[in-house]
Amino acid sequence: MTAMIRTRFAPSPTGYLHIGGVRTALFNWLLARQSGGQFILRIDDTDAGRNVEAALQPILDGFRWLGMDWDEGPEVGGPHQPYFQSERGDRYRAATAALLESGHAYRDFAKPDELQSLREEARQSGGAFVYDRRWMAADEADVKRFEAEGREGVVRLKMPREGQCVIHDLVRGEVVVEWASEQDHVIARADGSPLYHLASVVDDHDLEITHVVRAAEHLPNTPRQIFIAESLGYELPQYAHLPYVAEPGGTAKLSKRKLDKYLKNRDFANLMARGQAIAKRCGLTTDVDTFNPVLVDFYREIGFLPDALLNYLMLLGWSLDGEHEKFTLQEMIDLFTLDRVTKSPASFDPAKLTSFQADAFAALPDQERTERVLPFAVAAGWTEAGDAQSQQLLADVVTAAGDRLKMAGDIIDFDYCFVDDYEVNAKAFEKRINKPAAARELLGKVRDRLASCDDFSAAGVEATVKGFCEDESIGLGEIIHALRVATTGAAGGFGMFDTLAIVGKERAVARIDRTLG
RNA sequence: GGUCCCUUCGUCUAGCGGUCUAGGACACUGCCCUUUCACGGCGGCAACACGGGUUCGAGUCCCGUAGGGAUCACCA
Repeated sequence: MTAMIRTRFAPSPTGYLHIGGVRTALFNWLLARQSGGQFILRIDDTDAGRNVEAALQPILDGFRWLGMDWDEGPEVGGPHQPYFQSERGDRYRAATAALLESGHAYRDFAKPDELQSLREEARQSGGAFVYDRRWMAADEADVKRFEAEGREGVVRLKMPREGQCVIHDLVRGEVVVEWASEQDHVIARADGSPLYHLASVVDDHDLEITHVVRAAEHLPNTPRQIFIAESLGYELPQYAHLPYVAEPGGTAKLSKRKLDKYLKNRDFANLMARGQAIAKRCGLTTDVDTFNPVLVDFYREIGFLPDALLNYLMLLGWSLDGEHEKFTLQEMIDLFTLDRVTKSPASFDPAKLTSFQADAFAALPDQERTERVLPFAVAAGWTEAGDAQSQQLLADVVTAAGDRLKMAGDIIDFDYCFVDDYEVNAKAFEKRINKPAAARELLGKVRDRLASCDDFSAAGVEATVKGFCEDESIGLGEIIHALRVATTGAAGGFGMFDTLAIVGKERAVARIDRTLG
C-alpha cells in the first residue's frame, strides 16, 4: 500500500456526466481506493447563475450508478466543508488579499476590449502577448485615478517574466515552460468574485489534495496554478495529466457538441441506434442532448453494466501489459498505476465498449440477467410487479436468449415472445415467405402438424417439425426460416424450437394463419 | 500565429537496444460447428510517420522535419 492519497474530481454542474470526465474521475478514484486514501467530489460552480441543484443531480446519480463513491463532497459532507466553490468565497478573498499583500498580484484597471486589441496586435506580429501593465495600480492614488475614469479594477497575477516553470508530471515527466510566455491572469473580478484557477488552487490546498489527476487540457494551466500555490506558500500537489479521450475514429477531443460528426462513424451510429430502439420501446426520453453515447446516462438507461463501462474506460489510456484487459472492480483498484498511463490521446471505440459489455453480461447468472432485464420488460408493458406468470416467461426468454442479450435493453428484440403486435421484418418476409415457391404451402402443412402437436415443449416441437420434414422429404432449412418469420416476424433469434415453445401452440398457430391469410 | 503535448495494425495497446520475419484485444474477414440465429474453435487482413545521427545492432536513445492535438477569457 502506498502512502495516503487524496484525490478529487471537480465537476462543474452542467447537468450531464461526460464519458471523458468519468475516465478522469475513475483514475482519481482508483488511486484513492488502492491507497486507502480519500476521493473527494468538489463542485466547481464559481460561474454562478446556473441551477446548481438540478444540474448536479444527474452527475451524482452517475457516480452512484458507477459505484464510484466519494468520501467527502455533496450529500456526504466531510471535514473540509463546504464542497461547493460558490460557498467558499471567504477563502478565495483571503487568498486574493494575501497575494495582493505579498506583491504576487495587483489591481488592474484595463478594460477587456483594450486588452483584447493588444492581444490581437501581438498575434498579428506573430509574437506572444506581454501585458505592459499600463493599467496596473501601483498605489491607492492610482486606484482613485482609474476609478475616476470610470474603470473597474480586477485582480491580476503578477507573473514572473524570467526563468522557467518546471512541472513534474507523473505521466509526462518534466514539462518546462518559460515564465515569459505566461500572462498576468485575472484571479478575481471587480466585484471580488474568484476565478477558476485561484479557487481551484486554494481548494486543492484546503482539501489537502495530494494528487491532482486531470485531463491534459489543463497542462497549459498548470504554471499559473503553480505560481499561485507557491506564492501562497502552499506545498505543491503531485500533478498527473491524462491524455484526453478522443472522438471515435479521430484524434480530436471527444465533445458532446459534435454528435453529428460522430454519427457518421459506423460503430457510434450503431450504438446510438440501439439506444434509440430500446428507448422507443421502453418509453425513454431520446433528446440527443441528454441521451447519446457520449454521456454516461445513456449506458445506464439502455442497461449496461457499470463495471463493464469502467473496465473499458480504464483501458483508454492505460494498460497493464497489453495482454490482460478484463478486470473486476477490485482488480482495477489493485492493478492501476499512474506510470502505465499512456501519453497520447485514446480514441473512444463504441464497438469495443459494447464487446466488453456483452461479455460481462453473458457471464452473469440467468437469474441476475433476468433481474436486470425486468425493468425494461416492465417499461415495455410486458410484465408488472406481482405478475408471476409473465415474469416466469421473462425468465424463460432470458435463458433461451443466452448471450444474444448484450445489454439488458436488448430484451426488446424478443417482443414477439410477449405481445402480438411485433413488427415484421419486411425483408425477411420477402425472402423467406414470398420468394420460395413452396413456402406458403409448406407453412400451411406444418401449421396443421403443430396444431395437433400434444407436446409443445422445445423437444416436442422439434420432433414434430423434424418428423414433418421427413414426411415431406425436405430439409429442415426449407421450412425453418419461413416458420420463424411467420411466428416471430424476425429474421433471427434464439433456437427455433425454444422460440416455438415459448410462443406457445395457440399463438404460433394463429400467427401462421395470420401470415398465410 | 504563440506556448505546450503527442506520433506502433482501422481502434485500444504490448514493446523500456539484440528474444520483433513486432505480441494481445476490438472491428473486419475465411473456414469449421449449427439442416435456424448467436456463441464457440481454427485461420486471415493489418502498424513501428519521415529524415538524419549514436551504436556492432534502433520500434526502442538523440536531433530535425512532417502530421495531429490541446491551450491562449473578467469559462471551468
